[in-house]
Amino acid sequence: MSKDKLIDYVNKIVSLDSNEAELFVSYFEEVKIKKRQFIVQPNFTNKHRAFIVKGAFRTYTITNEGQDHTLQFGIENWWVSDFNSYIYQHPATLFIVALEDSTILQIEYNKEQELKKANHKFETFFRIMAEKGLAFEHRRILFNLTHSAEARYENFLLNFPNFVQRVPQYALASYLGMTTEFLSRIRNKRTKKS
Amino acid sequence: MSKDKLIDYVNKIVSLDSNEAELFVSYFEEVKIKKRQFIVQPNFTNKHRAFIVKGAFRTYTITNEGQDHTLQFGIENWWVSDFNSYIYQHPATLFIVALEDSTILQIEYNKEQELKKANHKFETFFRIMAEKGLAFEHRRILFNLTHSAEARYENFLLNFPNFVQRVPQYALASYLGMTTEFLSRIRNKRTKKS
DNA sequence: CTTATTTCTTAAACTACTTCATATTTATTG
DNA sequence: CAATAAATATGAAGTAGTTTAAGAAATAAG
Repeated sequence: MSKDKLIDYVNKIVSLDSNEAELFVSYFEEVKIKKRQFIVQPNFTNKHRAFIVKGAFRTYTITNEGQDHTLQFGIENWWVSDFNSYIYQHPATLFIVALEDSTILQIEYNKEQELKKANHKFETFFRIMAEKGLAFEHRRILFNLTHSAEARYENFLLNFPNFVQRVPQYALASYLGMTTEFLSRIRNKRTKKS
Repeated sequence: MSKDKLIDYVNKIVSLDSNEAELFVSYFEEVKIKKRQFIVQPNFTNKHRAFIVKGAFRTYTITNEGQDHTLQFGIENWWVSDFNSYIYQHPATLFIVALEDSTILQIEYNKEQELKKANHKFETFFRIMAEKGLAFEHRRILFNLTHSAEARYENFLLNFPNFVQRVPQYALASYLGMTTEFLSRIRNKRTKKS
């Protein structure tokens, strides 16, 4: 059952007994999302945080000039939300779209607050998630500051080989902070080399 | 007393009664740091998280090519650490240096774990801190992806006017992802305009 | 207060990456 | 399984930002 995946995930961060695990997942609702369907859109408040059971998502924005920029990708066992919209319960600025037919487990904002109150361990779980997320983004910012477009791509290949086949190139380029044309060149240069 | 500043800070996030507030700050130790002194250096594990009572700090790295890149600045009421080093208790990759004579309140890693166990509210406090930090870095990454060097500088002026006078230009440039020469040009162009 | 060191400025040459335009391949849909 | 749309590739021209270098201004140290 798909809730077992979530339990496994949580258990790797804080160990729960079976009652606690049951309670935790009871706050989540399973939803199927079709490819190209949006789960978050600008101006609508992001009311849920979602755990990806199956599938892939992309979180991005579109500038006034029409340029598309990706903040995050997510696949199985990752979480997705417009985090700023979700935690502050303000209108979203981002789109979140399914890149494949997907299944998520989502929790509503107020339910999450209840859950955290209900058990210290659940609070700890969300604290550790946020801390790991923050540490990750620190590494990303530093890497982006210190490396060329080509090095950023190489680094992505190294760290997320399983994402590469599943996300469109233009989206990956915009995640890495370059144009799709330039990424195409980098890839072409690489394949010629090897 | 300087611990009152920390209590005020914490109280804005989770409301504590006076016993709780006392307990919280009792885990912290006040330390004076001279300008140019380092509180974190690469290869040494960052054992403390520090709340800045007075002064200013810069968190940065130096690449193999000798280039200096700033991850963060902190002034009064901000926290500083090499977050990746601190939460995983791995060797640091960053330098943290005092930009002014400063006073910090620092907590040791294991003490922080005790503190979070001791009271659900303290756990909540650190959870909210991490979440706000993560939300902030999301905004930063997106802004960096979507804006020119000049726009990034303008945005910094707007959001952190009080930082600008206190951080050296080369450090600000490296935070914003440009060279100090280019920032100098941007500034010069601006002052001519107005 | 004088000297040494660090930071900031300015200009010219350079380059990593973008933009634009068009062709090609791959995916989607009736 | 055609037909159409979307994504990728490739080349040529352009530009935002870097590099190098050298002087000016500000800060720190003796």
